[in-house]
Amino acid sequence: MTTTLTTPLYYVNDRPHLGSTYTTLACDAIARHRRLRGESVMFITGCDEHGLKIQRTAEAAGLSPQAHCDRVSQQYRDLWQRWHIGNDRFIRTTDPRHAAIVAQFFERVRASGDVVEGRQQGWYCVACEEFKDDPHEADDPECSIHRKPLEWRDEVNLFFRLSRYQSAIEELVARPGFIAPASRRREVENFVASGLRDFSISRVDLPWGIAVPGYPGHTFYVWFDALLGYLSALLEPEDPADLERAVARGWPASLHVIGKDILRFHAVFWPAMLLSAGLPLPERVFGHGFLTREGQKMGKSLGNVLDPERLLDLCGRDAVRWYLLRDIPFGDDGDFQQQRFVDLVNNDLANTIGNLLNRTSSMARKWFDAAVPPAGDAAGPSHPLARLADEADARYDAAMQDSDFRSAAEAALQLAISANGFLNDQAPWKRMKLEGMAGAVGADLYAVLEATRRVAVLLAPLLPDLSARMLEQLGQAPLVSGPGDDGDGTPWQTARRWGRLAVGAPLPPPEPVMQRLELDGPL
RNA sequence: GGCUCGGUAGCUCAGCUGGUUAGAGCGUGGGAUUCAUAACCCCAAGGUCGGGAGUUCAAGUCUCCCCCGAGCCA
Repeated sequence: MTTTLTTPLYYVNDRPHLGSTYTTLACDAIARHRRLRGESVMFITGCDEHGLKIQRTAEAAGLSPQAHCDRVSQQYRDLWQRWHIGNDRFIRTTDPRHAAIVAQFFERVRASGDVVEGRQQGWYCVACEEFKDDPHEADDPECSIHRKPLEWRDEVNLFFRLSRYQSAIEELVARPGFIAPASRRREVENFVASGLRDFSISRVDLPWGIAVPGYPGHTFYVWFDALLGYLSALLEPEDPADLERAVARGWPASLHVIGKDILRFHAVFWPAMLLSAGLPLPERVFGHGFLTREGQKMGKSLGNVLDPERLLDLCGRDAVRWYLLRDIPFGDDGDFQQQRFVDLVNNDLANTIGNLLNRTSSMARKWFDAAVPPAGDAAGPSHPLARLADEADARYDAAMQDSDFRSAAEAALQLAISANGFLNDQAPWKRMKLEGMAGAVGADLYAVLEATRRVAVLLAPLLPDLSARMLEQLGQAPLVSGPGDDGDGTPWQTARRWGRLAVGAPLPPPEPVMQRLELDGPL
């Protein structure tokens, strides 16, 4: 049984920005978490490459649409690689197999009687790739989002009979958990309640799109073909372009992670299309919020865009992931504040977690032959830190269940804070000077090393790099995803038991696992 | 204009079905300490809980009105 989760297929209108990076990082954390829990995960991302907007952008750049798409989609691919995103698929809607899947899907929808010809008249925003509701008689209306003039269209298109799915969609939207976070459900409910109208799924005179079989001159509306990328993506490299096959590879998706702006497409239009084609529906659509920067919308006109590439170069994967996942409630809008970013990364990661490992490891090495000290009672489950670690686990699991990265991160962090406190209370550096206390000190250090290891284990989905460095520093083998071989939980789950550190195992010389951020100027 | 969310310490926010002196993190100030990445640990700082009215023995916590901000739909 495969767990399929997806990011949006990013529109290749421009180079990747921080918003798509955020979505993708969040999805990556979910994917990693599920893999560590032993699930077989199919993590899909990719690019949406059709449409008038792309065609025009390419023209403006003096490129063919295909060349433009090749270039931008490659930028996405490269960026995800640099961020160590563990996606299983990268689908492009210009993939030839995708066109075949779209054709097959369309045929099903048509066979259901859900495709009708109709006259589409109205004002169209190319940037949105959407018809607007401005009145016919409007003079030079412009898109309220893009502040660009709308274009008048009057053409005969194919329509999808969305209206037939009114009650089915109402029911779906009302289903608890289908739309997450719940705070966004009302918005969709209102939209559905206002009455679903058929929408056009084809365009005429738009060469840059997938041809509609049997309707010469028509190409598919981008949103119709783009969402189907989630299905095409399921095909294995050697698979034929067959819809049945794709479905068998991992449909339905268990989770679509998207930005809140495209919630409607995923929670209303898409399920209706799937129903029409006789395919099962995704379990959940999670619409996360948007990022602002120092309180302002990021945009070219303001010149305040945070470039993910630059962020990565200057700050590294762990820092950015931590800030985005730990500080912004997933689902809410978030504000990127540089000072806070630096404060949190330095406090949480370098000072609290990194330094905890550093100080403990160096004491153990100094007084216990560069190895894990004898545990004494500390390897038992009733040690205070063992209990705290279990509590952290419980809170962590509950949070991750809900894609609440912030609470999950806090649970891990809290364990590190407790361990630091414990260390200060016990003051091994003092006790070590007393006669006959080596045993007790060893046990204390063992417990703190264990707690630190548990922190690293919990961080694995959120901060895979830092987690790995911590484990290495603790002389532990890297965590492996997937099921265990002893029928006793996955390696990750096993690692979450207290007392796994082997007494006497050598500890490598400590090196800071997390550097403090010192930024000279604005990012 | 309709609907939906917010407006709580300098900043970011917790505060469930109303009930002891309104909490956390960051920042700030002070203390303690030396194992450690000038890190860790402890303590403090008084915010009319947007404004007003009301319900109640009792209201950030419920009702109404107003102001401000965001979003969705017109």
